[in-house]
Amino acid sequence: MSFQRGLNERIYNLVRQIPAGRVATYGQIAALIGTGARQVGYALAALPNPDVPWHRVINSQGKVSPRSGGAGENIQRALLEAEGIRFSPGGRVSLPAVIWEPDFSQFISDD
DNA sequence: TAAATGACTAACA
DNA sequence: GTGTTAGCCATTT
Repeated sequence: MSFQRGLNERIYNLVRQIPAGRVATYGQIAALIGTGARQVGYALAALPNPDVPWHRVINSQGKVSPRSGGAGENIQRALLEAEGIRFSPGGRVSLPAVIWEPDFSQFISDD
């Protein structure tokens, strides 16, 4: 636990807002926070909180990012399928169909 | 302090 | 469509 909380907190907070049946890309989250895409994956890798739907975060190719061991990848796909996300024969998802668009209303004053 | 690592992305051949 | 190169930035050694 040598990481400071702050950057991670923002990542977790954002990932936590991804609704079931939707996914977000590392780059998307990274862009919203203002950091590198790798940091998103790194933060999720060190995820100490199971309350964060890390499985809803995939890469820009619409596929689950392969990580060390290859395990977990299967878990992530299973979790996504359980939420109603359909995978193509190539193990891909239709990004435009399942991509999550952040709710900007929380940043915009009620006007 | 510097170099290596990593659940990424975009650009190019 | 695939393979390579470079950019990215916090964590780890």
